Amino acid sequence: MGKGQVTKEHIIRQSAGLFNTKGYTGTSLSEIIERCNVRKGGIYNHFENKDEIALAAFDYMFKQLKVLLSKAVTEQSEPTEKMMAICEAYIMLVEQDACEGGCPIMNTAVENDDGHPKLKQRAQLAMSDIMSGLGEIIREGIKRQQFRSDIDVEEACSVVIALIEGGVMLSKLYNDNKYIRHCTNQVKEYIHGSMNA
Amino acid sequence: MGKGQVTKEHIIRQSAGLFNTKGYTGTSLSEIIERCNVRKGGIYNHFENKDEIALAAFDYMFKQLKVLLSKAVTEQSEPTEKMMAICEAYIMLVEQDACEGGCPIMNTAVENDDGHPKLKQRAQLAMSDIMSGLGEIIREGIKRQQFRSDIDVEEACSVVIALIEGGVMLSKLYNDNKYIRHCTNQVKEYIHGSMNA
DNA sequence: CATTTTAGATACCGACCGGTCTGTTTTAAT
DNA sequence: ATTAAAACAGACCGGTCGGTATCTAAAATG
Repeated sequence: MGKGQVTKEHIIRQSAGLFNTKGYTGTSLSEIIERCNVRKGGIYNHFENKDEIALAAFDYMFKQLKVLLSKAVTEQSEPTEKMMAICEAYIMLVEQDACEGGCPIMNTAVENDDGHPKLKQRAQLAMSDIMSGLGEIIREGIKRQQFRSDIDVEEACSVVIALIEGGVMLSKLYNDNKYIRHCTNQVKEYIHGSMNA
Repeated sequence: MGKGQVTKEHIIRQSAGLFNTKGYTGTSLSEIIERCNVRKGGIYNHFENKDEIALAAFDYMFKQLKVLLSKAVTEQSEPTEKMMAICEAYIMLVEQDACEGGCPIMNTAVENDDGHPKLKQRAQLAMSDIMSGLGEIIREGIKRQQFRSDIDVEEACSVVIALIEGGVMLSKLYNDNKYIRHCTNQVKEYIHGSMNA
């Protein structure tokens, strides 16, 4: 990997933390410059404009999140355990700042609801990716006759994601992990309630 | 009400929509000026600085939300009905843009996680207000022996709020009301599961 | 080792930011 | 009707924004 590529990824990693905490408009080039210890020429040699940095930063953060989730999921074999592992991963995300600034999907979704269509689209695609992964797990659970066959997979996905993201939001708002824990406990209850007798 | 007060409230109402959609840093004075059709002197005659506008705007939006919720709640007599009325109110908020830009608490909580302590504190207080209202309803349900007496009120509040806010986030992200509906349906299920037999 | 390419520092740009100040108009009380 | 005060317009301020152009230093290539 050439030196330029190293610098580029350094900029992406560092700015990703900024964008994910302060948002697109809330993050200025001078902050990126300061944090990366790079001058303007060092940035614009690798990126066309601020947008391109922000998009690369989101992609990076989302990849981090996916790695976290994938690892958690593949370590388990049973669908129910996989789902709980996802919950645990999100607890880690809140408690140990695995993604600086919290869940990049929710942050991007809320902050760029209006305003930055490309970022919003990224958030949509990312969320769809997560939800389809979750859907696969649920479907597998149904196939293995662990989950009831009459559950609406899409609805179940929405509920689980909402509980988790809502819990993340509350825990970050109050700087108190109990909320995400309450919510993931409820996910567990929900799964239990969706299981065959 | 003097003319000045009319202008001031006009500025608050209009800028509240801007701040709630685009966030604090994403909203500029020139946008406020344009939308309110007022010049700079007309704004700074009533407000000390941008902060003060943003805080007043949040307070206004939160009041709007509270009115919506209070109306929904007082129209019902039974705790279970009150809780469902809250869900319906949030569906309205998403579907009919009762608060331009979505739930002001979540927006403010996510956008100003770091960065603007006063706004974050406002979001905390607002959320606590909503949650304590919800807690009262649940406690009343327990007292009337409709809800099981062993449910953890605080946990139940977290779960219901997370479901609703998570649903709002998803529906706004995809511009599709089905998500908030799925989530409020789940609130209903959750309530049902918490009832005495 | 020479040369060419790449990386990066620096100075600079116009636009816009939030905010101030002064002057004029409008309002409301006398 | 007079006048004091409130409301507002508009010019102006320093600073910062995102972005560009130029020039030097460092790598990669032969």
